Amino acid sequence: MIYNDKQLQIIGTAERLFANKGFDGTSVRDIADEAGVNIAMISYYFGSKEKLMEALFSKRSSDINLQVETLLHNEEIAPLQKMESLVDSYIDKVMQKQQFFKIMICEQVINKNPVIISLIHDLKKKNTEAINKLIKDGQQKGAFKKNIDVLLLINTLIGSITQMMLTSDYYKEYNGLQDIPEDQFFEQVKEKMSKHVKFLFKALLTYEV
Amino acid sequence: MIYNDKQLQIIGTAERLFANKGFDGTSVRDIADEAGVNIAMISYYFGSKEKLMEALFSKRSSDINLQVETLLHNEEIAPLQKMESLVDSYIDKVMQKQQFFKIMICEQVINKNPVIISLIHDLKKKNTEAINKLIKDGQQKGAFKKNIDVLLLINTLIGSITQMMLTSDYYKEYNGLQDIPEDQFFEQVKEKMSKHVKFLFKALLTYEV
Amino acid sequence: MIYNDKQLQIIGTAERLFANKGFDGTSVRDIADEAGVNIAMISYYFGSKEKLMEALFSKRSSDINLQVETLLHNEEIAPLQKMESLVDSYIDKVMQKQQFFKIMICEQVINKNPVIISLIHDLKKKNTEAINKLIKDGQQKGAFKKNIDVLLLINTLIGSITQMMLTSDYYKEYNGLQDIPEDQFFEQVKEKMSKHVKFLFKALLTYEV
Amino acid sequence: MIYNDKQLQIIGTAERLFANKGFDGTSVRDIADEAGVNIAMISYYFGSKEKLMEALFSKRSSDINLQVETLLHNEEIAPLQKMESLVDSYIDKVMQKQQFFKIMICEQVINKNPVIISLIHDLKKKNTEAINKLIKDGQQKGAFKKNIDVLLLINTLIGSITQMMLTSDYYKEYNGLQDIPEDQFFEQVKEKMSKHVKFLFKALLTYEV
DNA sequence: AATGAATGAGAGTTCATTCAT
DNA sequence: TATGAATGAACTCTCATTCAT
Repeated sequence: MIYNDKQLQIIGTAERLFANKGFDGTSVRDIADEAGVNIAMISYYFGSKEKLMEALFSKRSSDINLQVETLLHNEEIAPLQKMESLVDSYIDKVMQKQQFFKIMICEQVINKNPVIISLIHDLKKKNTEAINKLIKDGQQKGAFKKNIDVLLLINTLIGSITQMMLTSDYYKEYNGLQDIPEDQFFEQVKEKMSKHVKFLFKALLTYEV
Repeated sequence: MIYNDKQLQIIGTAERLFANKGFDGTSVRDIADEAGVNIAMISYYFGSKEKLMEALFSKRSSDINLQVETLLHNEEIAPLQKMESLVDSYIDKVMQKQQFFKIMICEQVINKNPVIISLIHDLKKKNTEAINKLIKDGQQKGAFKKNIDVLLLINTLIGSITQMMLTSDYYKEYNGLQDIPEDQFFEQVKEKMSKHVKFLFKALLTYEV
Repeated sequence: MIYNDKQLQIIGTAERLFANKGFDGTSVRDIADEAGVNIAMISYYFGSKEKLMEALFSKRSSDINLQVETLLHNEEIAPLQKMESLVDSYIDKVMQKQQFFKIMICEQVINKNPVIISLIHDLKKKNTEAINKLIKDGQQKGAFKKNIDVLLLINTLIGSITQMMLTSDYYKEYNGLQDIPEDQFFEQVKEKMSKHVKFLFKALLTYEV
Repeated sequence: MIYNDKQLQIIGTAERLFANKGFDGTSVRDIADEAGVNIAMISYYFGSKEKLMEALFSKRSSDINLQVETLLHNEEIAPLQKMESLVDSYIDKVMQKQQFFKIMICEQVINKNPVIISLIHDLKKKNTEAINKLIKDGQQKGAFKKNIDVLLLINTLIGSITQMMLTSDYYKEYNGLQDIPEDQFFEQVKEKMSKHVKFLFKALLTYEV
């Protein structure tokens, strides 16, 4: 699906508003006003508010295809390093696309729109498969232990990152970082999260119970 | 604050609907209908839809005071065991009060109502302090390593559990558990999560990098 | 009709609120709250909000029976002086019972409640008759001219006073009296109005065209 | 501000209903129904019921700019005649726009909406200034006495006319005019009022006390 | 292709009143 | 006698969507 400039502008505005006010808390008037387009354009271009959400979701989902392929076939990189590289990739993705992930979280909770549910399901499936390949690869090479529950691994990965995202205000306050610039804070958090999750992954992938 | 039966019924219904359809996706008419009360009762008892949310949040928050005190002062229990006991307690809490936690997640994303924000903040503060005590205690006794980031620890704890909650449908499908009874599934998940998080905690608390 | 203390309190509060916010702009809850009584008491004591208005109107109307009788039969007082005395009496009445007159003005405009309309009608009739007597008396004694239109006379009397009441804020500002105490302002206005209306009455009653 | 036909229709209907039932006694449904438009149109066109009132008030206010200018600069007309011409102009205005004046009276009593208050204030200011010019002119030419209180003059003018408006039913009954056609009654009242107020003005402007 | 005008449906809230106690 | 609890009805306003142009 290819969108013109106005459609992309609408999608971008909708993403921001859905992320900050929720789907039901955002009116098409809000979106139209902030996007600087006529109200009727949303229905005209996307059919309905709901279909706009689906378009936005579909678009952003397709942007999040992990570049796991190159990693997988590069035999020179050690399995754990591959996985660590993947972890950084995830952290980057979530931090860069916070708004989309916020929307995704709420949609998972509310669980109403079957199209969205299906898209999320596909996303999860791809993630699971990609990481499963890495795990299998590592296990074959003897770098990873047996009996790794990939879903628990992913849960901890995604859960830790999104939880940080949800509690960043509290994190800032607790660490006295209220006044540092946002981008600087981002870098700091990413650094911390990276070390933290890599440590967890190393444990989950290599330490025997 | 003490509520009568009808108020509790309204709160309970509101909790379920807010969790499943979101705050803005739930109308007071929905709540009134499902609770079997007159629509005017919501304003009559709580003042407004927003204040009903606050009442519900306030009530459930006060219910989630962790019984960490008894753990803390029992000198016979080893620090790691104390922490593991706490982990189980958290998992129980979240699994039992899934609806409330779903609401809390969305409220953190949307971040609109200052009263709710404040209540969530308080909840986090209490959690942080309680776990910090346990960590300090364990460090003094030499059971835990130095340089433990308590917020990252909690993020991983809460994040892993809530992520499991959000993805339980996918988890079921992936593990072919679609057809087992809900309570049985719960037990299985709790068991898994317990082992998983305890393993993570042991690593975070005791393994040097 | 005799009212107990609580009923009188309700009537007093209702009068103030009806005067300041209008009948339809005042809720029975407002009245009950400000009067410090239970909401149900208004219906209980008066039957309805409308009947409360009628009770209030009826009560205040009966309070406004002019003491014209003594004037009429005092043969020692000259007709013009009698009339001037009556003018002062009216000015006093209106200024003292401003709230009631405000209500009466609005009720005349809205013209909805037949009971109120009837009470206002009676009030006007009594006024007309009383002043007519004075006029006839003055004419018989040769003090007043013939062909006096009593209704125009009364209109100018009442109209001038109530108009002053309605525009007192503007009058204050125009004359730089914003900061003087309210009672002092009242006295000043009454003095001015008295002279002004007496002058008009003298003209209307004695000057030939 | 320019309004289209539907907006003017709404304003016209609102004026009639506000005048007859008061602002709070008129629902937007009433207005929409009687104007034959969809209920949502009121908010759509004017923003809110309150803003509709302001629009109506603003529109009618701007219509009431007295044509005093031509009078002022015509040196051939004697001051008293100028003033009498102005009196007739006022009487015409109020009688023609009775509904608006009824609304204005109630708004002055209730005194709630600051926009309306401000518009009324402006109207009064313009009136005062216009009449003040005429008075000064007449005084310079020796036609009017000194020490004329312009506000009392206006109060009596406006007060007498509006009072007549409020009591026209009683006036009809008293004079046995219940059955004559409305327009004929209007003419009769205007004629009477004109003579009456001109007489008052002549006294106020020329007779020494 | 694009949009201003318009609308039925439904939102949250307040209303005057009733009723069991 | 007096009232807290409760309610159906009505309130104003916003909603997503449609339609003629």
